[in-house]
This record gives sequence, C-alpha cells and structure tokens, in this order.
Amino acid sequence: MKAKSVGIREVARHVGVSTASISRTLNNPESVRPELRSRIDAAIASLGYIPDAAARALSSRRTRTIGAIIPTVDNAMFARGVEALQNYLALQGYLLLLATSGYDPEVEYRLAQNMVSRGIDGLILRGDVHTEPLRRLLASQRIPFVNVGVYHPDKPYASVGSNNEATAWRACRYIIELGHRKIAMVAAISSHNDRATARAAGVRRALAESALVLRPSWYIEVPYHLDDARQAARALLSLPEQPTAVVCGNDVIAYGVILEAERRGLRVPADLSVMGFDDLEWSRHLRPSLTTMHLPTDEVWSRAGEYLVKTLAGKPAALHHEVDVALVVRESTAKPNPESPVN
Amino acid sequence: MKAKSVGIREVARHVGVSTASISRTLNNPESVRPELRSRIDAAIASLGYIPDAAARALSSRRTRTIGAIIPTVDNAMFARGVEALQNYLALQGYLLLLATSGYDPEVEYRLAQNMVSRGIDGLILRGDVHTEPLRRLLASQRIPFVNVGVYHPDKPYASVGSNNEATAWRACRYIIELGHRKIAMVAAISSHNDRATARAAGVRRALAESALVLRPSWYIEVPYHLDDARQAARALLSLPEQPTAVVCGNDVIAYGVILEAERRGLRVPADLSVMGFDDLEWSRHLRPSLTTMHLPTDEVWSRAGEYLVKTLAGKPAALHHEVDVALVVRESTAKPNPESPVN
DNA sequence: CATTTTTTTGTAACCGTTTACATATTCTTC
DNA sequence: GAAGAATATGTAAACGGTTACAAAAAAATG
Repeated sequence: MKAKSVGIREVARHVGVSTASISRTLNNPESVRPELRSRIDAAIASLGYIPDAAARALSSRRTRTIGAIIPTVDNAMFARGVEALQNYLALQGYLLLLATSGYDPEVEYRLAQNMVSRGIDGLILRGDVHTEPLRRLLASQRIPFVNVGVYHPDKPYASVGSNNEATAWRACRYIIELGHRKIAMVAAISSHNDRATARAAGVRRALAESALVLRPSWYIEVPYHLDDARQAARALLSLPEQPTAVVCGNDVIAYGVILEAERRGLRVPADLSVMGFDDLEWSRHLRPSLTTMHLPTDEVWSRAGEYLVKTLAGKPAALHHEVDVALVVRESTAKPNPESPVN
Repeated sequence: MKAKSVGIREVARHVGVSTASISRTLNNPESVRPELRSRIDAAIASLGYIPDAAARALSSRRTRTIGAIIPTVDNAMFARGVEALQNYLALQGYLLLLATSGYDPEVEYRLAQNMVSRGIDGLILRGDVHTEPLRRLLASQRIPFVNVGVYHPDKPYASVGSNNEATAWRACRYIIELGHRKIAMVAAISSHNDRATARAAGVRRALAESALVLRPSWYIEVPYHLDDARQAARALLSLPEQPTAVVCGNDVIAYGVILEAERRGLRVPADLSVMGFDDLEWSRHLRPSLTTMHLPTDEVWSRAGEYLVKTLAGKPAALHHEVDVALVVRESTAKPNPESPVN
C-alpha cells in the first residue's frame, strides 16, 4: 500500500556506491568521474528518484527559493513584474514563493516570518514601508532582501526602481509647461504606500515651484479600480471651479478619469488634459492614447532578482539601482483651451 | 560572528522541559497543561524562536504549502484568480507556491517536479492539457490536485470551472439570434490551451447548427495582447467580404478588435458587433461597453483551494464543481445593420 | 487508601539529505 | 616503479524538528 518513494540510499544501493556519490552527482557533478556519473544518472532516471527538498534544505541550509511579498497581484504592474521576476529566477534555478499582503504591514510581517521559517534564501519586498520587526527579523536571519519600486541610494538596504518623487515632479512639470494652471491630482491611496506618497509629493513640489497650490478639493485618493477613479473624476468635474488638467497616480486612474470625462461630454484633451503614470501595455492603445511616465517594470523586477542571485552567489552587486523613466507624450494631454466650457 | 539562531532545544532548555513539550505546544496545544503552555509560549516569544519548516517538513511529511502552476500571471484573469486563491489559502493557514509555465507542458512538468521535491501538500493546475508523466508523478506521490477553469465531470481527477464549449456555444448562439450570418472568430492561441480549443469548438457547433460555417479566413488565433488582436482585426476587416460580427476568445481580444474597428471608421455595434468572453473588471467601463460571458473567476479559484484544503483535511469534497456563467449584454453587440458599409 | 484509569511529560529514534574528514584510487614525476 | 600529489569515493555525524513509546503524575474509582 505504502508508496515508499525512493530515497538516495535506494539509488546508492542500486548503483553499488555510497550516498555521498549520489549527492555529489546531484550537486557538484564535476567532482565525480564521468563513467560513474552516467551510471548514477541512469539509475536516478530509471528509479524516478526525486530528491527531497526538505531534507536538502535541512542539511545544506539552502533552499534555492526566493520569496516575494507584494501588496496584490491584481494590478497590472505587479502582475507584469512578478512574471518577469519569476522568469528570471527560473533561469537561475530559483523558485519564487509569492504572497500578497494587501498593503498591510502587519500581514507583510507575518508572511515574512512564515517564509523565513520555510527557509527562503532571499526576499523581495515592494516599496519601503516595512515594520521595524521585519527589518530585525531579516537582519537576525541574515537574509538578503531588496526593495522594489523605490530608489533610495542613501538607505543601507538594497533598492531598485526609480525616484517616484522626481518622476512625478517631471510629469507635473510637463503639464505646467503646457500652460495649465488649474491642475488637480487623483492619486492612489497613500496610506502604507510610499510610492503613492512620493508621487503626490512630487506633484506638490512642481506646483509650488510655479507658485501654484494643490487645493484640497482638487486632490483625491482612490483605490486601484476604474470604478473609483471614475467616482473621483465625477466629484472633480462637479466642482464649481474645474481643473483643466488632472495628473493621475497611475494609468488605471487616468483611464478612469478619461472615461468619466467623456461620459460627461468633455473632450480629452481639448477640454481636459489627463496625465497617467506607469505606461501599462494598453495605455498606448486607448482613445485617446495616454500621455504617461514610462516605467520599465520588467527591468526593475528582474534586476531585483539579479541582485539577490548575485548576492547569494557571493558576487558583488550594487546595492542600489535606478532605472530610467521616460515621459511618453501621447494624445491625452494638450495646451489648455480657452474656448473650453470648463474655462 | 555566527547568529546561531535558536532551535527547539534551546527553548526546551530555557523552560526546563523536553523538546517534545515545545513541539506539542506548537502543533497540538490542547495536549499540554495550560500553565506549562503559557510558560513555553513566553519563552518562544522572548527568544524569538521560529521553527524551521524544513526540519518540520522532513519529520512530519507535511508542509502546509499548496503549489499552483499557471500559464502566466500577466493576464487579468489569472492575476485575479491567483489573488483570490492566495487569500483563501492564507485564511486556512496555507501558503501558496506559484510558478508560471508559459503554456509549455514540458516546463509545467519540470515545475511540478520541483514543487513535489519541495514537498507541496497539493497542487493547482490550470486547464487540462497535462503530460502523462505529470499525472504519473502526482499519482505516485499521492498529491491531490485540481484542474482549474475546466469542468469535466467524467474525468477521474478534480476540476472546477465551466464548460467552455457550452459557454462559447451560448455566446455564438446569441449573436446568431441577433440575426447575424457573417460571423468571424478571433480566438486565443489554441495550442496547449484546452480552454481556447473548447471555445472555438463551441462557436463552430453553434454555427453548424444554423447551417453556417466558419470560413478559414474568418478564424484567426492571436496571443493575449491588444496589439495582436488589433492586427487580427485589421486582417479581418481588409478581406473582400467582411463579417458583421466577431466572436472573441476573451475580453482583451474583443477590446483590441473594437479599437481597430473604430480606427478604421467602423462603428461598434452599428457596423460590427463584437462579443467578448470572461468579463474583466474594465469590460463594463469601455465605450462601447462589452457584451461578454461572465465567469466568476474569484469563485473558481477559491473553490479550487477549498477542494484541496478539504481533501487534505480528510473531509469529503466534490470532485467536480461547475460554476455559473452568464451572458452579459452590453453595448458592443446589436442586430446587423443593412445600411452598414460592410454590407 | 490502594488500585486503576487518564492525562501530562520525557526519551530517543527517525525523517532524507549534505559534507567534513578519512581512505582508496589514479596520475605525475623522477 | 616508488614516492608524492591529485583526484575520486566512502563513512558517519550532523541538520532541527516530530512522534511512538515509556514513564511519571494526577484523577477517578471502589
């Protein structure tokens, strides 16, 4: 009845060698004579032997597994990034252990604990708002980790991403240079989200530099859904005084704003300019296509993986990596139109 | 220098009991006297002891980890499903080990092997095209698994999803009943994708029942990207004889077709009806909003998790579960228009 | 209160690998 | 071809928990 799956001793007995040789062919093939190695390989194949990773991890203290904790996978950016990351890791012989925290640092901490206990070799975290216990945990276990989506060259732990504040500043600057003065922002929820916070800060700074101010009723935070973005746009466009441009925290929000504006009879960009952030795959296909800041998501994530793999291999790796962001001008932005009904 | 992280023996020594008691408080708290238990809990907390999952897995032969192998996470349906699944599993105290195969059964098999060696308690697979070795592997290791996104009550292994053939049939049937006769299909790549295959078959059957036939030039398969869908639409709409309706393999394709049709000056649905499949979150927001078949993605995936959790707990669970799909009529479909330029 | 039953705790073997170290084998070199 | 060096293989002790079984303590019974 019992399956009694084959272990390393079975294989050893079968070939007539010691378990050490089997282990070696598996982990360090060059160290065993080719003739023997091939006999062992044959036996492994014929017996269908699969090494037990738990035992392996226990005795070698390595798992070749990298953990990643992200807020949610139901977000095009993360989905894409995780895909790129997992492809990179697979190539390097690592497996990805993925969990989502729902933007809750408490949950993030528990997940990290769970992963540590499972023996991950390294950890990838999104952003930068981690609890102190989490940092202590990783330090005490000597687990290398990297923050993705942020770039903090001054901090002592690794990061790969861009400077969100500066990027948002550029986005807003572009809108100002187009001639807009009445500029609103629909941002992502900033609580426990340093990227969202930084982006809002960048916009504020750009405005301030032009002696403009983001009035409270022109700043709205919404979840990552078209519904909510439209809701925000509705509120914005019902105000007695309306903005001529909206800078958005991400492309999904921007698209929601466009949809709602057009539903209300406004033309984008003639009556309202809308600026995105992220440059999702479909942003260039929309009508109007989206002016946005392009982030090289794939690169960010695979570089994060690269950093860990290198570090684990004992090779030197730069602690911080900044990726290039680019302003992509498309159809959703234009000079403010004095003829427009909103003016 | 060495951290020498605390183990169970440390804790035991600290409290002055045997390791067995520590283990028991961890795994079966009721079996230890409350007074002792709380002393142990305190020691665990104060020492910051984290049990080593590898050792645990090795000696108990359980990991409380569920594996999932999906084609890609860069697909709104999968992303959403995985999110729902992981939430459910987290609630049940399981961790999700995720990997993507890129629609390659060979890769899928290798990933499964890797996961098995890591000791997953159960496995979730997308669809139904699995290699024979994979099935043998799971059988020999006695690892319960479930196929997601398909419903095959006649097969001996678990499935949860809908009957894609029947659903596609309904979609096409609806188009036919609107009065369309010139019907094209832009499908997802069918190789190694049973859902795509089944959907195409359903459309063909519906057509056949109305004495219609899907001519070869009106059937195009494309990857899951707006680009490719638009390309296909371009080809379709350049044909000497053009269809009045297009049934699409999923919502992304449908949206691509709409975008391209409108770029070419056709109005949807006046000149061309477009039918989607899946009902993504944004499908109802588009202009025109998408007529499509609604699939309860979240439910499908969490039910898959539920099946495994129940099975692992030794509770009985139905081997097959069919979810409800619904035709959602929105703005992208209409009766064929005799005035239309395409006629 | 002695005896039996039940509950709590301890002992130690075991889970399936890896790897330091010892030993055997093969290759160089003179 | 013997001595020494280099390489290949074997031996056996970890790795850090779990758990069957034994022993001790507490509770129930007559």
